[in-house]
Amino acid sequence: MQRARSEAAKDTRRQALLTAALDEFFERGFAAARMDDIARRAGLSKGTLYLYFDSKEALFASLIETFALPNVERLEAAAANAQGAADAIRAMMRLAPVLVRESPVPKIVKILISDALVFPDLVAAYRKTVIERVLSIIAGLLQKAHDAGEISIRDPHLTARLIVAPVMLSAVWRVVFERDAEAQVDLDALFAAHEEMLMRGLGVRQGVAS
Amino acid sequence: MQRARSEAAKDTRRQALLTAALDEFFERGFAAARMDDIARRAGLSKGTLYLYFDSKEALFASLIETFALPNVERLEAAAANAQGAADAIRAMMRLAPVLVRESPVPKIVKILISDALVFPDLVAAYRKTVIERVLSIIAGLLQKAHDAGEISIRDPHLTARLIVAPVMLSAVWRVVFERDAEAQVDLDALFAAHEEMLMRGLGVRQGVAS
DNA sequence: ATTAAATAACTGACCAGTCAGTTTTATAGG
DNA sequence: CCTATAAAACTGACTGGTCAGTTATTTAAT
Repeated sequence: MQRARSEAAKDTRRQALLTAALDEFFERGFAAARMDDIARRAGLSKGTLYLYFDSKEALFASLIETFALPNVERLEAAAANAQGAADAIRAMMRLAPVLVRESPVPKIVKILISDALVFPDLVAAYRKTVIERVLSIIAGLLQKAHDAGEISIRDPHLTARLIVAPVMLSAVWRVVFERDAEAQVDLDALFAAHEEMLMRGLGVRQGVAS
Repeated sequence: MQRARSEAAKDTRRQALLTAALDEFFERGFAAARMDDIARRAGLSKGTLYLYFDSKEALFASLIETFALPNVERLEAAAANAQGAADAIRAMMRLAPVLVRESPVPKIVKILISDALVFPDLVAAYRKTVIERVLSIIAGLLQKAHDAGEISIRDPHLTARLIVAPVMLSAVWRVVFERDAEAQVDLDALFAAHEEMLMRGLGVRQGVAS
């Protein structure tokens, strides 16, 4: 293996190790994942892995932190670029299938569910910095749309949960039944149905061009 | 420990071991759960545990099978006792908070998600015998209600998923954030909001006494 | 006294973390 | 340009502890 001398090269290594760890922790769970396998997957030896991370737990914690925030920011950006609250919600929903299919979010969610009771603090931190943040953005938009008379709802926070639920379930479904050919779902159709039900359920008043 | 001589007494022991296994697998995951801890939790020794189950894997498989079906049957009964398809759906939804709060379903779901990739066959079997069955019941009811003009939907199978999503998400949420005081959600309020959104989203035509 | 349940001590495999040694790269001096 | 030396990256064999599964023995029930 060629050596990583510069800081930039070391960052690349770190990333490679984190990506390898993502897949190993995802496939085996924290307890069953082997440090040796993670290192090998990144094309390095176990000893080297320990040059970059102090322990299995430290690697795990880094993993969660690294992959947590970027995706929230994508959602925030999508919401910010829309005009009108109801439209912002629709814009976020358009991002849902991409997130489920192409981002590491489903894997991270699966890992967090799996090891939630072993690392409660880590999971609590994730809830606060990622989940609650997303829910708050949606709830804020709902409140705004409600106040503007665009929609009609009772509780924006509960409604936000209802909106997010099918997205999260799809994310989990996807990774849990990845290799089960019979279990595949047409995500686009599902989210289209969700959007339609939602717009009716929210009582959207303004006409909307899709 | 007193001995279990009769078949009935042995069944009791089996049950105790399965319940202990449910909690240990739930808290630690398959890999980290210790056979010794499971036995002790049931008030027995590890050796005795091996009199009742051939291996850790066999215990795990028994666990999933034992706790899977009874809850589907409860749902089926609830649906059967209602008159009218839309009403049957509402009856099933009333059962949701009970299932989330008081049944072992959330724990089983958490376990299955955690070890889905280690035991793909087991999870596939669960999907077929439990999940798809529940989804089919709901989809069938939706189709019937649609044909009767009670509601108006596009695809009953996708709609069934949308109905179930908040229930499943609540189940997972509950067990993942069990010890996180800030994370508690008012399940009754959430499901009430879900039902309301749903009835509007489905375009329920008939007046309904709650 | 006999039988079967229960146990606890045991074994062997496995793996996180360590560390002594190896290899690569940078660079300073010729 | 070509070494020699130092510095740092990297490696894999080793250790200590853990745990699934086994077995010899004890104990309860009939």
